[in-house]
Amino acid sequence: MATPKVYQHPNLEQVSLSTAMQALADPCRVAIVRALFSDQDREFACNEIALEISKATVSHHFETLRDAGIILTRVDGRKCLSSIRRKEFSQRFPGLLELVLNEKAIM
Amino acid sequence: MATPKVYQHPNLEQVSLSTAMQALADPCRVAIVRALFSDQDREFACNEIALEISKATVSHHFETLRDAGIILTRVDGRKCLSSIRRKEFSQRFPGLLELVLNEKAIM
DNA sequence: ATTATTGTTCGAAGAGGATCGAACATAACG
DNA sequence: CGTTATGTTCGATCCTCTTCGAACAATAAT
Repeated sequence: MATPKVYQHPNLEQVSLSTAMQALADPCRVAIVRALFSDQDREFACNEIALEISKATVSHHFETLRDAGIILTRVDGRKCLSSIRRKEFSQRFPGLLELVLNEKAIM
Repeated sequence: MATPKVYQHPNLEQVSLSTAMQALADPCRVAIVRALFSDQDREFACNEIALEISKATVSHHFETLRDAGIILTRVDGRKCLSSIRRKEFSQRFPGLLELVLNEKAIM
């Protein structure tokens, strides 16, 4: 690539509820969301979140969360840092994030 | 069958959030939920809800909604009548049903 | 420059889910 | 009893999603 990677983020109004719910219906992605939410003032690199899956799969899950408007990712050197779009997402789908975070059993 | 069909309904506490969300992530099932919700005092037979899918598929969707604790089904003659378990479901997953019902675009 | 770090992309394998037609079961109605 | 109405179950097909290893790209560190 001559041009550096740029992450695209959807406008929350363009995200459908089913897209959001499908994104939050996977245990790995819920784990990611929980991790990001545990320290909302911090940005996390992909490999900072302990998951027992390959990095290819991690990359895929981050992309899914990004496309669902749940996380925001920016490039920082050779890392890519992600954080939750909490305010925007909660405004678009009130209570959804809370339902996921309050759920005790992680399936 | 010698014994008549009996529908099993889960205790809402046993239903996981992901089960509920997956059940509500299908456009056909959302259409069913909307129809049932439009007249909560009434019970609907499967074929009363206009859907452009075969009855085999309709039966499958009702089963999925039942297993997710969203609807209650009882036998009445040769029909089976279903209604929303609104109170229980809303208590278990506050706001989830509302999110689905308030969503304008049906995907 | 070479190497290590961090992610992405590609192709393939596997699981799960939506869908259907056909056959079956049950109940109601003559 | 034979027929009609209403769903269920079975088997098959199709499609999407998850997952992985391998190859690649970009940057940082040595």
